[in-house]
Amino acid sequence: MKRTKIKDILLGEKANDTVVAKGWVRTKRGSKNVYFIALNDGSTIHNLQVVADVNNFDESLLREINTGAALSITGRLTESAGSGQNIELIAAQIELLGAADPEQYPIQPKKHSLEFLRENAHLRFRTNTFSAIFRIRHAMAFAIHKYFNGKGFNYLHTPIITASDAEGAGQMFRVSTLDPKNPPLTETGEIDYSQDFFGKPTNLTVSGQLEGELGAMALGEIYTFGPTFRAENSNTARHLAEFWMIEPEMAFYDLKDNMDLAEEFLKSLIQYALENCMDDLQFLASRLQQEEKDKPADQRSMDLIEKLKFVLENDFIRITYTEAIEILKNSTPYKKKKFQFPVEWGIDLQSEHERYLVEKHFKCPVILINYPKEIKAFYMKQNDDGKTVGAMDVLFPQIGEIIGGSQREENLEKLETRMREMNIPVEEMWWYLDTRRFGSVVHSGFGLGFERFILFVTGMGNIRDVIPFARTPKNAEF
RNA sequence: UCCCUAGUAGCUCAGUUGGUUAGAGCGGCGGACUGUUAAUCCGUAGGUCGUAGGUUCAAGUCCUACCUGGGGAGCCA
Repeated sequence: MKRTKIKDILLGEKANDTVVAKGWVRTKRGSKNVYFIALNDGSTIHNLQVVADVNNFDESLLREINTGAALSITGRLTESAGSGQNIELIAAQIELLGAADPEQYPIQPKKHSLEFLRENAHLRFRTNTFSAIFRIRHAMAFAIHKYFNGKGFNYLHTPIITASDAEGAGQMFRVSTLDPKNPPLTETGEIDYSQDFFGKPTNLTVSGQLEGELGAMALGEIYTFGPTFRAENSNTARHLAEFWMIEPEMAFYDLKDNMDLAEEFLKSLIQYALENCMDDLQFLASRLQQEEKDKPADQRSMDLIEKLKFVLENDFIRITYTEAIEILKNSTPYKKKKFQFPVEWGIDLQSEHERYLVEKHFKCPVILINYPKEIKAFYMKQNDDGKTVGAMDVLFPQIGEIIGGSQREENLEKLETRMREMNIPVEEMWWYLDTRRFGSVVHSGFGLGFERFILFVTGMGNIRDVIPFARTPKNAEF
């Protein structure tokens, strides 16, 4: 007989049917006459209550039904005699698919710390919290493709291995097949990369943007969605060495079009989550509430689902960098010298400044545009004022920068000049510059940190908890 | 990488100004009881106190280094 997923069983349409359910035991409550088994198969946050009459089963089998064990249960669905669930499965046959020694199985039917579960990342999928997170993560990945596909964007697979070190987005991981103990050397004693696999030094990508632009300049609109690698020694709850990034790149889009897309895109994802992940969101929301109930009322954050609806229903605030500096200079913390870092036109905004704008001043997602050119990348559109570039950062409460993007400089001369000023090797970038040489057009794009977005949707606080197996400095377990 | 902080039983933590045989709750195991809801009740086992040095008559407790986790900062998505 074919297995029925617990999600489908709980819909309640199969009352009185005989079904086969397979899954893992969450808890078991036993007594002399009857056992109650909470069975979960990952298809939903909810468990199926299995009722087993002790007299119908071998004692040795019942002893093996422990938290973590895998079971296949055949039985009849009935209306539940107890409260707490509508439907339950009266077991006729129980097959032990895989035992789990209760003395050794680390996941107990109790609340574990996120730190402990992080160290048991291979088993944390079996908890309510993490199964909810990763179902939502999947839904968001799917919604991203759905959104872009619906708008006629092409999913472009930009390379993971790149020989370009000019992206300027941080330290890179080397990729090499040379013998690290005994690499071939040139006459001058340098490592001879001409003998390496690609005949030159190569790295893992820090961004698919430059290649993405090449695609956009023919296909019109593209997006990438793939792994990204940064070898920065970043030890924060917002950084990973290996993370997933979504990078749309659009021909004929100016900065305003870019902002409109970013806002519509984020809102469409949130809407998809609200429409398709309500069970999991509700679980995470109540979990957050539990966690925060000890905090003083003014420090508690907004209910997760309220927060998502708020972002969905309100326009993002759009201001220029220059306006942001003005607001900060007129702010109470500035006047009371509460900011640790100076506020001056030309400096990059610090976390404390971004948080003030988003969490205190506007209490809303904010899009900051037109940053000083000195603090932004070479490829950004140079504005007519000669001082700023058409950059765009989307700032979210708690998370900070969730999107970084810009209109791109399409003028060959201006771009080359800027590259020389910033010591970017112009000759090596001939392929990038060819797009400006031949049929150059206004275009724009941005990068969305997938995990940072998942942090926001799930309400989690640490980025290591929204990726299955986190890669961070000194940690590549699993 | 910098600042702060923590590392004691499988998990979450307590351990007083350094002073005999290191405690609790949960989980495990044994039993009792019950259409139960992370059940309840009784009993029981379980710890080279992160690692390596040092101070001291005496170190879980003090000092140093290192490792790992957490909070904050920088870099950024």
